[in-house]
Amino acid sequence: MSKGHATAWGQLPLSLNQLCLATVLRCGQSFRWKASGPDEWSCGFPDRIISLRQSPTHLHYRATFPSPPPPSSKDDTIEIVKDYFNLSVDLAALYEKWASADPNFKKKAGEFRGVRMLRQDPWECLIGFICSSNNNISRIGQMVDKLCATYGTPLGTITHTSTNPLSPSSASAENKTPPTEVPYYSFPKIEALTGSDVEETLRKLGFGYRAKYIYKTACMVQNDRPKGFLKTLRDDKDYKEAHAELIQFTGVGPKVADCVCLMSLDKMGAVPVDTHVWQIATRDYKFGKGKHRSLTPAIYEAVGDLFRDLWGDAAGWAHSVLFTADLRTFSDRLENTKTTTTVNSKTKVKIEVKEEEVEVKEEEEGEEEEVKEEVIKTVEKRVRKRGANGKVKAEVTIKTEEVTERRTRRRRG
DNA sequence: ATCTAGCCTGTTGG
DNA sequence: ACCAACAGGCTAG
Repeated sequence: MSKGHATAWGQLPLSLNQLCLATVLRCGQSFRWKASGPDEWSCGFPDRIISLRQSPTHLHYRATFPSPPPPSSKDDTIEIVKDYFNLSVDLAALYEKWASADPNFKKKAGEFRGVRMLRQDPWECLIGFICSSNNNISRIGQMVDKLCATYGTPLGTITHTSTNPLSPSSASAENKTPPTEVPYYSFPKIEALTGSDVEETLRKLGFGYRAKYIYKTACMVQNDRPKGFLKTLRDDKDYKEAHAELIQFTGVGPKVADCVCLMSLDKMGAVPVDTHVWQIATRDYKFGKGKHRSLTPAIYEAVGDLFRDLWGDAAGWAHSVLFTADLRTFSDRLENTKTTTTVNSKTKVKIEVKEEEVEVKEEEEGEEEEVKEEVIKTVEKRVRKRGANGKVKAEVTIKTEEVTERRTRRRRG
């Protein structure tokens, strides 16, 4: 059990169409949730650790407090959870709307249900996305962990039990990883990041040039803004106003500002345009027809407008579904790829079956064009797993892929 | 208005 | 195993 004072598990009814925990907590909105067990996730909040599990019908939650609560106090964790996951928004209804307006959304959404926007703390969101510049999700998570461990408040530990399914090579017999006690921390308060040593410390921790951005932004929020400034961007300002305020901070450009607007300030129409969204716009929606070389502010806004015209007021929420579908982490769910998971008592085998696919890309007339043909051949292999008694336990077909790529550059016109 | 180089460094794919 | 190139950009010029 965890050191700390854990409450009993509570639950609230919730369908997978409203929330898919394993997707939402890994798609790069928040960088702090850890897998604390098989299908269990934990994260430090200001005064407690919250742990979550999900069944097809319910979301299960419990809190672990650093010190025992007074006997009469009632646990308000459910309120925090409802707020954090924006549960007053009916996501399934929105999916219906987006799917009827956009065939491409309809096609992708099937494998990515329950992708909703979190309603995070604006300060945490701001710092998290300053870390995200020119960076990958895995490293951002590690950086935010270090930030919390260095400048946050200890909240106790959570017992982590083995999370990843045993890899086929080491799947034999008894190699369970033993449970470990993992410390959790709150996210640092604003004041904690205004110390004169902060930039240097963060550089030593591997934050690179982002160390200065974090320190300077903390100082600006703390010293040059009224108390509670970021929350007023949520309550008193519209999207454009909030965005304009956010890009005043060092290390915050249009993209980071849109992330903060969308994920913490209730601005559902904010569409952060990063390399993924740019890819989606040009590849799937033929934006600009290959004309643009770089993402200027004007083009940045035009991409957002494209999606706002298509999906409406909550375009930022819709964008997140397609963004998530574009992440490599979830590439096993792509439509031309079917995955089967075979489970017996000791082994989990994941098999990817990729269907044959021939893709020809063409760009517009008059320009130099690159024609890329990607041919994926699949080779079948049948594998039988037998138990000690020789009885067949499982039979699977594994298809491995051979990819050949042909590139030709030529001029037309 | 628009473009470019430079920035830090862990992860990832060849 | 190693080594580039990339990664959910921003700033200054």
